[in-house]
Amino acid sequence: MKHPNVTIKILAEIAGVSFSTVAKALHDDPAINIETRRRIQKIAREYNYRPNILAKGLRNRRTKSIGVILNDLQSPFYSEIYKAIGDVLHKNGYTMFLADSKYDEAIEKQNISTMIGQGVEGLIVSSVSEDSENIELLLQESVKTVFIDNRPRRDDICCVYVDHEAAATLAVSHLIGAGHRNILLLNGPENLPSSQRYMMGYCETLKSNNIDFREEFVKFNAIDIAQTSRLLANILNGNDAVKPDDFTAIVTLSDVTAIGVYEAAMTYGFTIPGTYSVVGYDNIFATKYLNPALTTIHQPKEQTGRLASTMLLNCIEDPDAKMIQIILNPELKIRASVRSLL
Amino acid sequence: MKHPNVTIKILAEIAGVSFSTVAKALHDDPAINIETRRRIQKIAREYNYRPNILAKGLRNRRTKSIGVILNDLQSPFYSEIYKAIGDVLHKNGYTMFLADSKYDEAIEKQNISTMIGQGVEGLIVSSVSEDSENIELLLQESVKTVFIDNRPRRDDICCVYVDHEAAATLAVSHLIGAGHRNILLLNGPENLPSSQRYMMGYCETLKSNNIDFREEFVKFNAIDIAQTSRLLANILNGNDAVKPDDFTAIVTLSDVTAIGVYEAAMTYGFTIPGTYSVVGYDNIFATKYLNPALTTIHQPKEQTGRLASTMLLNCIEDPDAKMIQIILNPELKIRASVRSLL
DNA sequence: TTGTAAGCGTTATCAA
DNA sequence: TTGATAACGCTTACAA
Repeated sequence: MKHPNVTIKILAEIAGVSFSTVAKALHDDPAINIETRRRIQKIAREYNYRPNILAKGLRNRRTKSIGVILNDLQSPFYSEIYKAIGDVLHKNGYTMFLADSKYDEAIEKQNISTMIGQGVEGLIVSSVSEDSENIELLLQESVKTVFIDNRPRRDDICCVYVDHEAAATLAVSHLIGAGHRNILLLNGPENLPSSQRYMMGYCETLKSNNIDFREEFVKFNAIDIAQTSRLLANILNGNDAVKPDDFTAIVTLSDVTAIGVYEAAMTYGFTIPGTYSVVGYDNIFATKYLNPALTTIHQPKEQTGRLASTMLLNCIEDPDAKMIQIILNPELKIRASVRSLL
Repeated sequence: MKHPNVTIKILAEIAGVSFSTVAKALHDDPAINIETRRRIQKIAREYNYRPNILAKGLRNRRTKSIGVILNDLQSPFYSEIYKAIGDVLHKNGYTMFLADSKYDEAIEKQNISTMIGQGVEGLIVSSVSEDSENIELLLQESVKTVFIDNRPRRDDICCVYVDHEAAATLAVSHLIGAGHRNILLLNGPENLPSSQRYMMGYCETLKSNNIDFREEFVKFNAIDIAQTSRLLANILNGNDAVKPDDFTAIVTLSDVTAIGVYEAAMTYGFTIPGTYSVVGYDNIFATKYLNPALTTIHQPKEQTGRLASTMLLNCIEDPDAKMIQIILNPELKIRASVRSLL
């Protein structure tokens, strides 16, 4: 038996009462006779009545949905984050729109726009750029937003992020401690906030260890296995300002990039950590099982997702909740991809 | 400058025309004077007008959103699938709700219910069970649905899936070809359709090779690294019907489970493929870089996502599109986790 | 060429 | 205790 579009109106007809009585009964309004209430509720159940969120939302401007906009849905780094977000939302009766900005500001803008159009009550965004007009857009529209993975250049905004500078310091210090002085930085896209922070940490750590910064040692590139491998191929072939013997170690903005180095190692026949030592970033689950196990900087991803979504729901439910900025700490995981030169 | 809730009504006031004129102008209705149209459109842009999808949806029962319900958002297997889904949807102007059923039928039901309530125009579901009442629910509500990763027990339904029996056959045959005869199956949850299919393939392949099926060789378990490792610990400790020397090889329903075997190897000190040979399933990106590289059965995940979403949009846009069932082929990837006993 | 009015499914206010 | 009515923002006949 099919019941297309059961509405309170239809229930009203069936129950032989007015539709507003049905509405009240369904809200268990004590104004309605207890028996009528029960009777109507029973009918509603029988006919599998489900309130139309669109109508509801139109009326109360509440949709019980929030939007999550990230830069790469496929990355295990982000998966772990929105897994946690999804859990928190589900527990609180919210649904989640998910969109992929592919590290592209224009797509990000579109995504924000679409989500607002969908009537989301809030947004969790891992922003492509630190001072893009997209952030302005969000503020203008006064959409509750929590930024993750970086901190916008203003402090009237909620965010949860890991201190990328500290992470870079951890990574680079570890390498320097093992005797490395020529360290290649395989960074993310240049405009990416985390790329910028990470590079700052990289530079500072070199400086405080009296190692000269060499601009050509920083490579901005997509966070992608194949592209990273290609970039290394270029260096190995001598087609880059950096020559194969110029460096002994590599730090990467992401474990995925680090895996790109592993791919290159397999393809072009160098060894890790024999030829190059590698330190990743994120500590995605697979890194522990790589060959060799990847030394990396851990980010508390699950915690990031949990905090961000909890914070967002707080903001939504309590309109004058104050803006909070949470900074989480990275953590060095020493495994087997760094060789000691000492 | 903040423009809260710019509606056609407000635009109408500003433009000094009636709100329906605005509505038509925004739809570029030729009935409206070209100049008025341009003028109104310009104002709309200036005021950053964005139509309210809720109102729109309420009116036309179109929300331009679809729901994706999967069993584990964090699994790289699924990530690759919904990455592809997201791309197709985005290209076609749709948004995606995403929900995690955690291999639990009750949660799945809730998710379906919430999504329908949200007014999705269609659903892509990787169902927890093959003949759950949830599927009935979907048909009853006549929600356009494409099932992935398995085929419901009825053929009036769209689906895209990989032939899991064939996959199991590929895996088990490969092991038998290498001289293994005692093969442990680390399966997924018992009610999971893919678990059932996979086991069928496992059984048949044993049979056609004249190897006796031993029930205790099939372990149903969550698809989870830690739990898999614990299960193996149990066997290694002699606390299971299966003893450590009873088998020489392991096939798993998922690469994640296979990684659980790697975890156990690290923790309890056995070697792969020395002690046990392992064949995974899915070919998630990391398997290639594991230590040792995992021999596994490839599933075309990106293709699955692409086909499923394209098919769904077809169904939505053409109400009498016919139900299509697509079966994709698995493919053996030989790497280094199987030892030849010959 | 533009405006009026009804309706989508709710909620909420007020009247009966 | 129940019912009528308006409103949320939009689309779309139909009237002017």
